[in-house]
Amino acid sequence: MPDIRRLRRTSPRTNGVARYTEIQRALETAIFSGDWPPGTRVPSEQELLKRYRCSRMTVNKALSALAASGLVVRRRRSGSFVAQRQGEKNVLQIHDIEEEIQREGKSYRVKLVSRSERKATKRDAARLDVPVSTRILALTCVHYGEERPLVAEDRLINLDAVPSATEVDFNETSPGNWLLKQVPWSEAEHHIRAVNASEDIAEHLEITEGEACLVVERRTRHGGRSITHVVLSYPGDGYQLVARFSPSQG
Amino acid sequence: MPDIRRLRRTSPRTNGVARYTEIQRALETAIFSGDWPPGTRVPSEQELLKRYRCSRMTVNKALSALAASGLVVRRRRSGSFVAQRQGEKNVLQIHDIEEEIQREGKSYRVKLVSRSERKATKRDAARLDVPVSTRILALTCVHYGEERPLVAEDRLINLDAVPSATEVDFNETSPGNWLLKQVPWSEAEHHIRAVNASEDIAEHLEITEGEACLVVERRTRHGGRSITHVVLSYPGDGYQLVARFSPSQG
DNA sequence: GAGTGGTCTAGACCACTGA
DNA sequence: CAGTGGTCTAGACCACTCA
Repeated sequence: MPDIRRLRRTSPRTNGVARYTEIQRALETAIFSGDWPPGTRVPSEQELLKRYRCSRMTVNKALSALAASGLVVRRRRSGSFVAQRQGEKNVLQIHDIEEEIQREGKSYRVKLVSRSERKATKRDAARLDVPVSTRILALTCVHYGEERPLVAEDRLINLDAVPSATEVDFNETSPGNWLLKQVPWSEAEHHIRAVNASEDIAEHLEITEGEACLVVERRTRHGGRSITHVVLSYPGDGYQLVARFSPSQG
Repeated sequence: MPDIRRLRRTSPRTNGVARYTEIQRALETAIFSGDWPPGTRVPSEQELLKRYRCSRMTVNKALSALAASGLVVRRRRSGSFVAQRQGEKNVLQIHDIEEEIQREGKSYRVKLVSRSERKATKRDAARLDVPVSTRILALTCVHYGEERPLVAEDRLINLDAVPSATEVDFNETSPGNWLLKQVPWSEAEHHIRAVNASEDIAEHLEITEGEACLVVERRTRHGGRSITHVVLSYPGDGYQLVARFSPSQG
């Protein structure tokens, strides 16, 4: 039999926004405005539940969200504090080339320049982070949008991890896109730098040797196992990466 | 008076890990392993609370965390589904130069190359995204670590937003670091590209003209107001950005 | 209409740690 | 020791939407 005290109405939402969202926004506003500089103590859950007349779970959800986004640090016994501002956590999206070109409605084509199935040399092994002699597939190709070269790709694939790669015709599908379907969830680490185009790269991208190129190097793992290593070279004047930081997003 | 039914013991944790974390990890494992490819329906809250013998709030917390990290999409009436893999959300940290150098224990120095207080020209206004004739401060400087030039900085500051900038001696503190303290929480958008070093940049960085440089361009806002715009030029062979993607981190 | 997620409550026990 | 956050429960009402 339900307790009568439990039957009272849930406090109505002010408009369509959840109670905890309301509290979270109020706290964010105080932080972003500078009223509560880093190190300031945020009101405790007890104080907040009194102020907002709601249950502890509700204020806890608001504070937990702020903690998850890195805006506050929570410490037992001491309380919650506005986090020290640290290196901005920017969100950088790196899309698959094929999808990116096709999303813009441009015609896409990939040209396979070279393909070599072999046992990893010392150099290969270091690049891919696998033992020497692991069976690998080495590919170089160029991606075209509207028949103009946009990216040069130099890739190694660990055949122990993805043996079926040997059977794929990479003149038809880009290696990146194919791998994405094979190993849908993986970890990646990117290194981004600028280099002067080598003779090879210049030829592939139809630019002059020495022109600045943006180079994105990516190593992909899945469950601790190295899947692939790729070096993507973009002509400097034709591509840029965009990274965003918004404190409310963490 | 407490209800006797409420007094029974909380189900003991398996080790030190929270119940909802345990559930979350189990679901993540199924997703990362490929057992549940994108589009697969995740068990409903009802199914999970039966399987794990816990309350709905607990499984809800696990599922909400997965949704927040982008790993699953939740839809009313339909259920929760493994998300389609999209452009990887990489986390890219861009630190303040001064802090970054000092964190490595290197000696830091900034040299102010030029300083100009003026009304925004058309070009300034476009860069900073403010109306023409807004009062601005234009700075160019070079940052040194161990007395070697590491970065060239070209910055505009909106004096309407940060009037006290006029009184600062930027030979002593880097503009970026100072602004960080003035406007602790702000939004930033970065564009990253590669360019061949101009004559000026080459001179500042003590490199040869035409050498590839990594250029990070950042526009910072606070509450919709443009604060500053900065172009940072790094010698291509001396710097690289690192971005990480890890699906469990979202 | 019924199943699903979204939110909320009023408690409860616990671990941790600063005063 | 007492305050704080961390977690959990057994309900409840609601909105949405698919079948």
